[in-house]
Amino acid sequence: MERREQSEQALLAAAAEVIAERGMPRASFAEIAQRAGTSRNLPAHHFGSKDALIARVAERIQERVSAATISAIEARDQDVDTLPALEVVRTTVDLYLRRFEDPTPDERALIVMWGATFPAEAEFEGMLEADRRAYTGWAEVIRRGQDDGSIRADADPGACAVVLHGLMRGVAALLLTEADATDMTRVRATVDEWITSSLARP
Amino acid sequence: MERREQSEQALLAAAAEVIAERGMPRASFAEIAQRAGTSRNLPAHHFGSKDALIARVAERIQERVSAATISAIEARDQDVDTLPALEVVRTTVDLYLRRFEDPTPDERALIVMWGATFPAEAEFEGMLEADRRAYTGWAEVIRRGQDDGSIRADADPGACAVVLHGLMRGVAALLLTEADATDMTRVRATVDEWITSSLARP
Amino acid sequence: MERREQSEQALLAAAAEVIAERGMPRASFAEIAQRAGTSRNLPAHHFGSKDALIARVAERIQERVSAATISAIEARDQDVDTLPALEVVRTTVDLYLRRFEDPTPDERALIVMWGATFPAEAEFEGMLEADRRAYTGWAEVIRRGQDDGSIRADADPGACAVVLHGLMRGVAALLLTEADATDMTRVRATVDEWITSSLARP
Amino acid sequence: MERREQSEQALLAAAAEVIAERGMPRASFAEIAQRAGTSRNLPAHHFGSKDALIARVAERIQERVSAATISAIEARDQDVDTLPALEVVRTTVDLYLRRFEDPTPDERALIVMWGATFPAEAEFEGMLEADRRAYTGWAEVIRRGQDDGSIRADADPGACAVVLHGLMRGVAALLLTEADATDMTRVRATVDEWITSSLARP
DNA sequence: TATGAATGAGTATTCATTCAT
DNA sequence: AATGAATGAATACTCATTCAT
Repeated sequence: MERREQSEQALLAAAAEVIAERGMPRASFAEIAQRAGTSRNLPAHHFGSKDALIARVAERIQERVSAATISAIEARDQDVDTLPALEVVRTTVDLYLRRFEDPTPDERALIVMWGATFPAEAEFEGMLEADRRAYTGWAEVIRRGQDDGSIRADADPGACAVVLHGLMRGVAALLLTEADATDMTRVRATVDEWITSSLARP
Repeated sequence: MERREQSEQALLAAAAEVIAERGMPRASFAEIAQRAGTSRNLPAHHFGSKDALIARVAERIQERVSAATISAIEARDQDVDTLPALEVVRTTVDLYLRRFEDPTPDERALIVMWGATFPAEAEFEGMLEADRRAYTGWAEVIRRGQDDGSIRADADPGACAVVLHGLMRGVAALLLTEADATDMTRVRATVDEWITSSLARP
Repeated sequence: MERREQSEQALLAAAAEVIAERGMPRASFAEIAQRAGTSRNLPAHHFGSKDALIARVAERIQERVSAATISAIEARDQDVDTLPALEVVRTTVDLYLRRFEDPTPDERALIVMWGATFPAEAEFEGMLEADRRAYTGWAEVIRRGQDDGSIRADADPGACAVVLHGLMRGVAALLLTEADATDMTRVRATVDEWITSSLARP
Repeated sequence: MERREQSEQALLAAAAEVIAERGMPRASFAEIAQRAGTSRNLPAHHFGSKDALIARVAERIQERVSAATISAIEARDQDVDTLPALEVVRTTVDLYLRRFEDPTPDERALIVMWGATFPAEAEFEGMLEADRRAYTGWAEVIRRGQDDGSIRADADPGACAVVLHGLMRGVAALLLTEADATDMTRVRATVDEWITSSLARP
């Protein structure tokens, strides 16, 4: 039991690494196994199929990234629940982008997997569901902000959630691909200004 | 000569289609050739290698999409040069997003190819250069807006350009993958509000 | 001991099922174990190797099928020994074919395993021995029939045994593969006529 | 064009050999290619899939075997059409069984492929169709024999066709697997007697 | 006795590329 | 300029078997 869990963690970590480097379709079982230090087809044996592995990786990465975000928020401000919702948005986005200044394989893999959902045929339900959860989560936060007075009342929560999510993902992707060419601090500051000026109650 | 040109156009169009559907790594010569109605290895013969084909497709798509945007702008407003820069930004973004309500293969392929640049190893210079051109272009427009007074003076043109580009790409990608679940009109309106409130001189 | 026996029976029954469905080379331990409701590699552990399992299955199936035939004969006619040999032949063949109107997994597996002996390399001694026992058995019955006067004297017992066995197996196989397309009752009647007209003393 | 045809013939011949030896599921592309003297995956490239190869092999073997039978008949008797139908049956069956005294790979493969249709899941339409054609062919011949007076009028053509086909296949299979143990000449003679006594007009 | 974990060999299939025409 | 044929590499997946408990 212990042994299996250990293998699984090693495989998932290796898979995230390889996906971050090579992209999903070129991430092979052989490479993942080699990097995890196991036999060549433990991945296939363990997960049954590539789809299953991918789904598991996506799940794990989302858990880890959101857990890390939550704990980072809590490390900053004592109580998330009493914080005005606008501050929650600003802090979360800032922490999110901050990760991409020096991303772990998990974080890079998250964006890479997002990019893999763009082709029309890509049926990659795990990832798309996570996106949807993110929207609805944001929409709810924005509504709460309208209640607590920190967010303007005339904002459309659903549409704002999509725009916010797209902004985060899009900017994060650019930070990855153009790491050298961008001044990350100023980008983060600009994103913060945009969010504030767009959402804050005037 | 004529015939060669004709083949090339057919192959490039077919390639964009296949890339939009399957993603770059799974777009095969055989499929492209079949869809272009040519012999199975005309693509290889014509372009020499898959990398060369992809570079050529990226080039063509960028040309076509930006040409379409320009002509759409001109169809709306007579003179781009006299328009306040903020209006140029707003109009361009609006037209851009509008395309993704019912995207052509070219437009979808553009996003798909962008997504393929996320993996660390992806050497896909053509695409990244296009991104850089887009930044510098936006930065320049913003500076012009600061000159003509339509854009607030304290905005950081470089950082704003990155955020703007990321926002466009990110939202466009979401529109593609979540076509059913989003109200595109309201998303576009929200984007417009965000840009205005963030960039307009107060 | 008891438990082992119980496992063995379950595994053998499951193996016959899987072999009947998939054929021998595609019948996997994993599938057999799953269908027997045991752990995935109990089959390997219990029988040692696939060859051993198959030999054991073949043995069991032959036992069961011939036992079922004998008991069916006895259920019909009180005393096999006093029956004219020709009647024994006719009745046995009729009962045999009757099974394949709605065959149990065992019965189907018997034919499937017979089919697996056709390739030249197939070393499947258990099955071939059973065939030989069947010949010699039939030859003996025919000789007895020549003694008791029910079977024509000029028949060649050895050759007739081969033909009879081939006829039974071949027709049974066709009944399996073409279950929908054949009128089983009329086929059985025809077989009976053939046997009678070929073997009965004129 | 010529080259392709040449490869195809070599591959099909090799495939028949390997199937005859190893059986269909264990006949691998690699082995076939090696025996045909081509690169390891010409078979896959040429036929597209194993199913396609198998179908093609089955088709070719049936053509060849039936063509050989027809030409052998014609070599014996001048005119097939004027021959009494019973004689056609007897001669065909005799020639058919005669092949299995020293079968070519094609002939052995035919039986092996028949055996591969026994498992319930085996969908091997090419083979089953050929069987059906064989029935209907035999049924027709038998009807013609009833017309020309050589075959008894009370025989059921459809059922007789099934029995005849099963007898041929079953006995041929036994001749293959028990080549050493059977006196082929006497078996053929016995089959001829059975057919005559069962079908001939009394 | 039985189970879960892991391995290595084998297999079909896909695909870019090269060769020959 | 273009096509058909052939190759070699890579890849996911299956499976019997072995190891450890």
